[in-house]
Amino acid sequence: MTAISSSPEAGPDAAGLHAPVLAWFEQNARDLPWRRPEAGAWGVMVSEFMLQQTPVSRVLPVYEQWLARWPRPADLAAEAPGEAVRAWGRLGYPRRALRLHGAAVAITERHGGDVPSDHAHLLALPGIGEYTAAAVASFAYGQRHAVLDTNVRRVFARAVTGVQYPPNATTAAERKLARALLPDDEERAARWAAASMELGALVCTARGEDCARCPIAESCAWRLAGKPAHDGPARRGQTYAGTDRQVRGRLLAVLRDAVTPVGQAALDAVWHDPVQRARALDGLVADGLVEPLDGGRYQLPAG
DNA sequence: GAGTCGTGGAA
DNA sequence: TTTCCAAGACT
Repeated sequence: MTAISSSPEAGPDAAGLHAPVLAWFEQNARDLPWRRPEAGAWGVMVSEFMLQQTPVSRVLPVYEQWLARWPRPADLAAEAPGEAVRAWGRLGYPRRALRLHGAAVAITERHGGDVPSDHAHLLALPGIGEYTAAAVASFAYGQRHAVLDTNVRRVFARAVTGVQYPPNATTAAERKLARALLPDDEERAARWAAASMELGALVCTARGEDCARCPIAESCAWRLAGKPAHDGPARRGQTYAGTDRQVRGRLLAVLRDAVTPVGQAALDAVWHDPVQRARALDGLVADGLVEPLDGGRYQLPAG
């Protein structure tokens, strides 16, 4: 039990976190293009797809090109999925591009071309999970949702729970805490979601916290406990060199840069091991990221 | 629930 | 140089 729920008389802000974090956000929020009014729900949604496991700095240029080329969901839906994969460039996890295209198609078919505001409808779209559905509903439509991303989870773990890092997988206790901390007022809740996330991204980071700049350092449970080191199992680092992921990345890079279908020889050149190479290519085809043609040639999916 | 799925910059 | 990790989703 936390101090929040142990006080029956207390409201959701028993710890006094809202005011300082919201005031800090007012002064320190980054001016990101998807936060501007002209971005709209589609801009917010595109940014959320791109920001899944990819840093802001790398998303920015691709986001601008994407919105300029496909300003509405129907514009993207009218394109071949392979064009989405190509425009995705080197953001990584290219299945996100395929899913964003699929979401645009679904929005065009099921929602009249407008990004749905209903959480359940958002969740039903490809590539949108619990986090992204809440993020779009909150950031684009000002709704009251617990937006639990890695930044918020880390902030809550430290400020409230008093540990250095949150669990590897999101727990029911974290969801409960996030809901309990959500301001009652809808508009305030939406700003709180963005503010708590920004605090984790700029001040209370995984690399190292900057408590001198933190608006809630005085009440932070982890800091007050003397910043005990994380004790649980170490988060397993992902080795990348030599994996199928690396081979898939190289294969897809060749196809992205090619205007015409690519022959087997060009693909064979990217990796020495023919077994792993074939496995990676089969995986890309199975995922719908690559389309096999007659004569052993390949291209990005035409639709 | 653990594994899989890219990429590149900062420490 | 190596390691870490950045607004997750899906199976």
